Amino acid sequence: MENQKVYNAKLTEEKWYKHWIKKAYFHSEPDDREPYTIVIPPPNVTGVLHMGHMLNNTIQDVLVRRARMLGKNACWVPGTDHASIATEAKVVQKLRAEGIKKGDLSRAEFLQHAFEWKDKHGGIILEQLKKLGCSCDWERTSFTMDKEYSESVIQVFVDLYNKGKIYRGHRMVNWDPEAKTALSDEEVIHKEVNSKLFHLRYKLENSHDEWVVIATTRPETILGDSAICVHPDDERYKSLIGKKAIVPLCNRSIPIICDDYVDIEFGTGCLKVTPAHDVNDYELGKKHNLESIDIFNDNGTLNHYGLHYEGLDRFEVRKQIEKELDQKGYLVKTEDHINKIGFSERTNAIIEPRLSLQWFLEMKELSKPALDNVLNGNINFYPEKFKNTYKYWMENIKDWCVSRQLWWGHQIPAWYYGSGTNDYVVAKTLEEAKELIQKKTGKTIDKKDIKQDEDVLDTWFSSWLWPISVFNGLTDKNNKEINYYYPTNDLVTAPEIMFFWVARMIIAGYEYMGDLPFKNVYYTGIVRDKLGRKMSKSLGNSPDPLDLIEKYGADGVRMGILVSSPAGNDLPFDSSQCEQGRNFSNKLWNAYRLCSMWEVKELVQSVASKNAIEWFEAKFNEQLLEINALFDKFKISEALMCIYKLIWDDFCSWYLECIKPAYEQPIDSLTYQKTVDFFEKCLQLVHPFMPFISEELWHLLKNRADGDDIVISSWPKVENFDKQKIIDFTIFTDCLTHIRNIRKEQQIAQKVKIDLHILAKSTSITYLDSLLIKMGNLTSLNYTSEKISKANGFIVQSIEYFIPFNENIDIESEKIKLETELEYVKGFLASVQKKLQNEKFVSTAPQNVVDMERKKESDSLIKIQILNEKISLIIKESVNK
RNA sequence: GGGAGAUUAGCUCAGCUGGUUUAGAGCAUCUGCCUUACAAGCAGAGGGUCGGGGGUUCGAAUCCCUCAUCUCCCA
Repeated sequence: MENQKVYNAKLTEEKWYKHWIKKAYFHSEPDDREPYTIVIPPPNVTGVLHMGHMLNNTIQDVLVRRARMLGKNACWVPGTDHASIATEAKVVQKLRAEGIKKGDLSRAEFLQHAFEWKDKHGGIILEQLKKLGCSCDWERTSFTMDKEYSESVIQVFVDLYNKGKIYRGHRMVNWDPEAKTALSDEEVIHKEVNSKLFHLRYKLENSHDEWVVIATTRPETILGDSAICVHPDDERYKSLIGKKAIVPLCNRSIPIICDDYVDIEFGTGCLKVTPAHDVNDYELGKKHNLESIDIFNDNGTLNHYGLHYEGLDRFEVRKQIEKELDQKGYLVKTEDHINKIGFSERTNAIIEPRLSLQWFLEMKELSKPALDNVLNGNINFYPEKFKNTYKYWMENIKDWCVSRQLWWGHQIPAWYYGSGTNDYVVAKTLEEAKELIQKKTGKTIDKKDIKQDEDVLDTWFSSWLWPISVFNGLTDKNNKEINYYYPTNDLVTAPEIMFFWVARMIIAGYEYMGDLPFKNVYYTGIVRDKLGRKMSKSLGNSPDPLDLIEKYGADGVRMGILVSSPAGNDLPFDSSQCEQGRNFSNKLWNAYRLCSMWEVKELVQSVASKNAIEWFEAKFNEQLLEINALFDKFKISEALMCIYKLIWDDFCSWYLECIKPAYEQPIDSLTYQKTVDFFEKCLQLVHPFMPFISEELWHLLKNRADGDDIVISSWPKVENFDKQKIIDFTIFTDCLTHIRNIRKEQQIAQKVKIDLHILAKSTSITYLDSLLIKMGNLTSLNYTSEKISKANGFIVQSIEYFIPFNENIDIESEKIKLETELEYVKGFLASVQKKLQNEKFVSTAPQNVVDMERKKESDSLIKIQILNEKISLIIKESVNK
């Protein structure tokens, strides 16, 4: 391995992960250091690693690893979420494949299957995170249905009920007929679809041939109609108000009412009102005291109100009823129409608005501190723009429907003892329930006659406690761990779940801990493919993260995914980015190879090496200062780019080339030691991003004592540095670039030594001359007081440099080059002088700005003079020729 | 329909408390190089009237107005 030209990631990654685990570097216990805590957004227990997880967890790992190196007690708590709907759907599907129907199983039997499934598949994603290098404290792995965690969920439900925040009520909910459960608004995806608008005519009661035409997209729901509604100001229909119409097919008589909710412009201006099947109609129904006729079964088929369509699916009915209405003369016309329809996020079934009895949590008051503390900056959002969305949502927050008609999850601790609407109590256990019932009714009810609510709680009702309950902060109040780790520091998540999860965690934090759950929330973007589509399993447009790791190494993938993903921005992913990451690994690897090949001897250090060291020392500290500042602002991508350039450009391309001994020559020990020090520091900066290769090289670079590992080493400290050294060095690099260009233009090979002459001036910097001689491959560097006519020249900082012509010089192209430059400087001068000639600028602008412009002016004038002289010299030359 | 955000080089983005050059970076592109760490490389180069228009100002990518396009959130 050591001599290979190309770095082999696979060989090192597994080795070091094992080592870190063996040393328990990722395990945290409370101590007297400052804690740094992140709780992972628990991935869905059914999930496998996708690109979104890669992005999200790489960022967390970068933050955690850096915090660890900063000497904090870093604790990253991993875990998974039981994901009621998704998991139950998977288990049902699996059982169905085995010929078992959910309906044939008891609740207990079903749960046993579900737990078996979870034990088998539930940990996959966590194992994948290890491949990515995530430094989670695996001993703290949590699951939202762990025993103690579950207790805390139930405890919170009971507590909120006792505080009067939880109530049971009839509500129009988003019903998923496939999963047979209610969904929260956030779990419904609205999509535009092409549909039809049906114009149907209803006969007026007691009339011969008077009709009223309504427009609807859902003709099958006419069987549940309770009224027809028109706008009070609509002249067309004023005479109808108060009359009655006959619903086609079922021949029910319904009133014609008026309400300004109706949109006069839409359809015919006549609205049929079906309170049981439309949210707005429901509100109208309540207002006008209309009957609610529910025509559906819970699976989306029609019930007995559906007449001869009973038992048929709602969409099948739509097709058939259209025909029947047409045949019987009720269908006036149909037109194409685009409308928005809600789909279940989990099953993709079309949502049916349905009236049902659910449990709700009152949010208004509960959410107040959560809104205030984000607005006042106690909790920071990165990027800040998400505050707006958050604010809007929190100010318009609605009560949270927390019940789900499923088995997999936390069963609602409500206990029923009779058939009356109030014949229930809420208690943690059956035992307590029995006591409560006794208190409430004065009667003793046998345990077997007490029935627990069949439904479970919304998964988010457990994950909103995540930052508290992973430390058992509710079941074991004020325990050592919750006191130490809470509030956590940073949360890294997707903006999509700002309301599902982030907002609710903040609410729970203030309600139960009296404090924020985390200080910073970093929102990642969505990983998209080249076409801008969200990467998803169903589209099949996502690369398998493990394949990517296999191909580019975990380090390469981590770098690839972070190199262009500023906070909150979507990440158009292309595997070529991982290539860049892999190439960077290789660069580091080869830099190491170079250093490892040198023979170290006790020699006198060259001036060139000394200068290079002084420069890099300053440069490193300047950049470190910048990198730290970027981290503080959560500009992770930019910090990475800064490190990338520091290592590739400054360390490898400049520093190493400057100190590199000639072929097969030894290096002096002083320079070597310094180089190893610099290399170490560079590796430390990359470590959070590329943990594996940095650890590998850390050990190859030096023999290390047991426990001297980069993962727990200290992040370099910024030391005082000499800015002038950095400025001076750019003069040297500018000169060298000019020399290289001249070599290229004149086709002088790098191997051929050349002479360089400098027109001596008091401002010349001479201390970098030996570097210039070495890197420019110069025979000599001469200071002259005369311009050299037969030479290629260049100007750096108003100092003239000359490289005498060799035989075959292209004078014409040299002249063009000079003239182009002259033109540019003249243009520049003009723009500067325009400012300076403006009296208002000179009198109003700050002094330093004016001074700067004056300096620009004088510099340009000097440069123009030099260029003019050069051009006339060249013209003289060409004439002489 | 209501709200938020965006529009800077082929792509992804910095720059936005107005003034350090006639706007920067990475990737991609082009031109030389298989130079003894690295062709997964080295050395160079080209590329943008900062979405359009108007305004404020001595000065605008940066502030204001307007139009256009896109994205997201809510209904």
